[in-house]
Amino acid sequence: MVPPHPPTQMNAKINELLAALPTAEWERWRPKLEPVDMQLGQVLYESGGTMSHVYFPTTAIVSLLYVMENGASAEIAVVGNEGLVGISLFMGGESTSSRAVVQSAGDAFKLPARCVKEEFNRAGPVVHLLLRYTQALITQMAQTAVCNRHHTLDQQLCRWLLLSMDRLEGNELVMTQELIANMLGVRREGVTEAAIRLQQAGLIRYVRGHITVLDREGLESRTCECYAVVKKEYDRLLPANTAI
Amino acid sequence: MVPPHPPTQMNAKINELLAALPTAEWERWRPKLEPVDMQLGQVLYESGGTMSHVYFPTTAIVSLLYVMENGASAEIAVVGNEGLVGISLFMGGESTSSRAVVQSAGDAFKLPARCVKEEFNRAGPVVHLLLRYTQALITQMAQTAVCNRHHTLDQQLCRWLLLSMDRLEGNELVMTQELIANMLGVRREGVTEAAIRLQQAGLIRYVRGHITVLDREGLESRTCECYAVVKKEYDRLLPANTAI
DNA sequence: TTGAGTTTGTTCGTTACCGAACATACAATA
DNA sequence: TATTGTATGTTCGGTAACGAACAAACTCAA
Repeated sequence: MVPPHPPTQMNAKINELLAALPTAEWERWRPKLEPVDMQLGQVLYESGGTMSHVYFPTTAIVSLLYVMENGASAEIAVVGNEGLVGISLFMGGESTSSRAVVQSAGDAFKLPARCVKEEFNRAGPVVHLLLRYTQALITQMAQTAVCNRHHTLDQQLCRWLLLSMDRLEGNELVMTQELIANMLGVRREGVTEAAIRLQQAGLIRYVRGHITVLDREGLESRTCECYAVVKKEYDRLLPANTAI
Repeated sequence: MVPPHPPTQMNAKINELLAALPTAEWERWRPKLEPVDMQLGQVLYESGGTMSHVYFPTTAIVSLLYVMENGASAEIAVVGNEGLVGISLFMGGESTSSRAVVQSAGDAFKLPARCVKEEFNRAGPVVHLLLRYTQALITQMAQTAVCNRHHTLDQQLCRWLLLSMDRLEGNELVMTQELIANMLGVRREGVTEAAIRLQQAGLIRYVRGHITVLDREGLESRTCECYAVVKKEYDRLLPANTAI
């Protein structure tokens, strides 16, 4: 199950951070990496809880979302095979005030918290890799804040679909409007109306929990600048473009 | 101008990160630290620009804000004497997609980028200190995203005032409603109306660019949970509570 | 195949904020 | 003291999203 060789970027659905590990670090982590199957809705971390592992998604997508006292929620950021879940373990805080939920079922590797911390104490090259990823994640959070302030639900839905598609194989997403509404922090009815508009424009097709993106460029032209800003920053900071 | 001794937490208006430095690290940085005077509105970093220094505010407050293509803006986070401006220098990205603007005039120390990077390469204890600070900043950004989504302008204004007061001596803030509107990413008229409500409730007094907080507890009871969440996380993660 | 549960669609009144235009008040200084 | 600029206050119509209640369509299991 665990990739047998120092992985390369050839295999699109390996986790990109793992793929970027230098051989020595990869060999150190390899025996500790454990593949896990992630179910839709599964909670990886609860707000304020302690974290025993970090997760490196391969085909799964994980949402970081904050749940308020009254139960309302909002997505802070989304993590796919380009990243990892559990940055607070190496940032030093041990816990976060957000919750990590599986947004799209799939696979991941988990690694004991101790391994990541040791790597940070060793101050190896992996530190720089993980910190660059963290900065990309920060950009995504910041842009989410801006987008929540200034852009319409239609634009935000497009952004959200695009961010999800970037982290998935194919062009279909398994997700009810109810769940999307939880992620975006809006009413379910609002998502219904926005989805109808996108469907009428021929950009997506929607059938009971299955969204198919028909016209990706159409979504890109209808969304706000936030999507492009985040994507550009990920491209700038992450492995494909960075000699480690 | 530069504090002559390894600083302690005794002096409230020293920068708290500098104050938490172990003696060896402090001695290494001391000759490179340069005091700077920060003017209201001064731009420390432009979005996408390169950063030559990091800044440790003492009495100044700095806003991190994102400016959109159409000129609209929104504050992502605020930094006072509890933190530093320029995390992307040690996170590895060199630049950010946000702008750093002086929100309240005052003093700071600046330190050449090279010094911080060397400290990271040395993998000393300062790394952990700065990463914990970064995690606190991340919490603030995430909470800003949530607050923008779910809370009223009145609540957000209260939150903003409280965050500012926490970073200032005294209870007066020099700031026009126009500037507050830019920070919060709302119309100036909206701030006027909210400020009038707070004034009628006896919580603040407002005179042409000078806000005086009369009833801090009143603000706390009127704001949303976001303020407390952020404050609690800063208290948990930052020097006062953490042996380095 | 009937019925229960889930998902999506529709409607209606309400609200918070927007955009614009304008009025007032204060401050600086000529 | 008059003038100019800046900061704040007021109003009005418009709109995106909300809360609530309900209808329709689909799915699955009894």
